[in-house]
Amino acid sequence: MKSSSLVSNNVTIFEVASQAGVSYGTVSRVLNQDQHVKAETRERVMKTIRDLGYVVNRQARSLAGGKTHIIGILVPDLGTGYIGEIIQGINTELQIASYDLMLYTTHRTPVLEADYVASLAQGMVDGLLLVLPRNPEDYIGILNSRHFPFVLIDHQGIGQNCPAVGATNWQGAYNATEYLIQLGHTRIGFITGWMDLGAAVDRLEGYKAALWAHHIPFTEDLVRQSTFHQLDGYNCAMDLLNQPVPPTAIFASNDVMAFGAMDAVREKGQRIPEDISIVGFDDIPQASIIHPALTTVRQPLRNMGNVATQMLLELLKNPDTPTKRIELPTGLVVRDSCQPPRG
Amino acid sequence: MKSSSLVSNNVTIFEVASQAGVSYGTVSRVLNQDQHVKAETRERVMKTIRDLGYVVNRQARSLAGGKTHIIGILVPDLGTGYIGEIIQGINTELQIASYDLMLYTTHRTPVLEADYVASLAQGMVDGLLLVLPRNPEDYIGILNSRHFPFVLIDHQGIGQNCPAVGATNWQGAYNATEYLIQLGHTRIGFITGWMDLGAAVDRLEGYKAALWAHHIPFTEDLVRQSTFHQLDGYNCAMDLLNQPVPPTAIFASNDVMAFGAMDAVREKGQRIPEDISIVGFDDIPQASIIHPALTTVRQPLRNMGNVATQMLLELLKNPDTPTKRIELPTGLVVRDSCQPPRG
DNA sequence: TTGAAAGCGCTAACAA
DNA sequence: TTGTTAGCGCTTTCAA
Repeated sequence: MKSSSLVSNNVTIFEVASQAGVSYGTVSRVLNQDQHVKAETRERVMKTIRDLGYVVNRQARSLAGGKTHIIGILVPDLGTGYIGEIIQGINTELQIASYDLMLYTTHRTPVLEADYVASLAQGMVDGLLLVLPRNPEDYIGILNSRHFPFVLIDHQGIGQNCPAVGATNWQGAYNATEYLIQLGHTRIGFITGWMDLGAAVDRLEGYKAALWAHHIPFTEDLVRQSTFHQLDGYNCAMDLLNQPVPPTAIFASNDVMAFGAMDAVREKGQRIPEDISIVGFDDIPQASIIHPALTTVRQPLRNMGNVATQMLLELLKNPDTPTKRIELPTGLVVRDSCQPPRG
Repeated sequence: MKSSSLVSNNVTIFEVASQAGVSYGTVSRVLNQDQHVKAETRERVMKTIRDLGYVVNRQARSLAGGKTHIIGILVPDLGTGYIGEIIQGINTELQIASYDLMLYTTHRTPVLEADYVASLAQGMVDGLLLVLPRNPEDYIGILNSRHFPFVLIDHQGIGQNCPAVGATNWQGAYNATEYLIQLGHTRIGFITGWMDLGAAVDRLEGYKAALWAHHIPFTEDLVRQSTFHQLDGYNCAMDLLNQPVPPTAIFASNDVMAFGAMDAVREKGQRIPEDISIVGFDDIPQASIIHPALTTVRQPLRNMGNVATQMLLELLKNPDTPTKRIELPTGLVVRDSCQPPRG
């Protein structure tokens, strides 16, 4: 028999106690590494636990003790790999701390986000990681007033004073734009993200700032409002390319929109990067796989997951940890989708 | 105030009962849609619940009632989008049935898989969805003997008699190979998956069968054993291409290895599909994004998630449902990575 | 139709 | 160092 821990069903602390000839309080002490147990007794109890294949019932434990050792994570969806990377980062930290992970996809039911949060905060999880929350204002105030621990990931809400980790979106956009300018581009199209998100605003501002710094006039004609989705990226790029004087480069606010833009360029019979340069944002796994490999602004997604989780675990240990927002650095990843403009 | 459900902390069934002027048993009845409550009383209790912002404590409920309304899902990792698709399918069904999802990544701790399963089965979740399990034999027997409900996803274990959903791997590989043959290819390289997995074996067999059916001799020289990873796909493809008489087409057992193969072809200075045709398997989201778009065998990943979840929920409702294995159809998706061989 | 009360399996405070 | 016991918040009999 390889592992005895699965052998029997419904072994409780009572069976263990009677088998080992102790009270069940003592078994509980052994389980919780309480020092006040004679080494010999501990030994005997542990052996019984192994023999019987006892496994604690976490429902009962948390009912009695108040902690579930589960972290809830709310994500909008799992589509692009963007979220997957963040989850990997979270998961790594959680495993180290031996917490479990409860995953909630708000994808299909944005309206229910607040209700999810309600039920989760009600004893289901010890803390919450909110990835790209849609309308955090709906519940953050209440979470705060309950002193329920949570950390926001990748939501640069303006003026909100709560624990959060994000990335230097402004700087990333600035650098990417500057890179295109230094290649010689002056007509640089920009496709925004969903402007409700602070990150999208920051990226646009970084773009504007770089133009300004290099004395290139900003014009709305080169900017298209979009939604972070591939198809919209395609449409916006089409629109940009159909102008009388089209841009020589397009900077999309995320990678999947950049993929959409690439589709548009090809459909117009043009080549990347010979005719049009393309830059994305995020550096999701696909970015390096696609051909030509996409030059993009790297977001430290995995690391954002790590850091956010560490913050949350710290908050769990010490609820009075002062609130902080962490911005992790982005970096330009130069690949094959850009070159100087023709002529 | 938008939602009152988050307003107060720790409202229990007791407060609701005293506020509404009933016993807490009655509140419980209302909560559980018990018919034996006067409409008027029900009304009053429901109003109180709303007013107080009461939310049930699921830990307590499951301790008392035995059900958690949580489904556990074990996945190897979240890297490629492959798993993400399956999870989306699972999640959709779970939301409909209002079950919660507990996600376990066995990625970094394959050894612990059996222990996870132990703790989960011990009251933490009502049922288990095992995606691409590594060594199911370690615990499946025990799960079975405990009558703990579970469904395997995408594991074509040989001779195992347990609930499972998979895809028609043999047929998919057969069709893809036949497609290449009909284009005129006769030297078709094949890169296998991790041969511990039944799916990988089936794909290889499908390939062989198609060759056989078209009177093309099978030779080991054109087959490379691999692991489902991109880098190994690259290496195997390199190896294949470096042969004295290289293949004119390469069929990889999954998409990410096909991506690796594409890298190898390019590194050899050859073009796809002009010089070498490439076929993958899975049809993960990246397959259509990459350039040239990958011709591949579509696995109905999302649908596999749906179906598996439905099976599990059925099993939960009626534990005596006869065990069945479902094979969902694969389909060839023709894109731009193949053409007839040169000359 | 409702109330009362016995657990579910465990933690933690209190006694011994 | 160990035993005893009061809950944790709820479901579910059993009575009324």
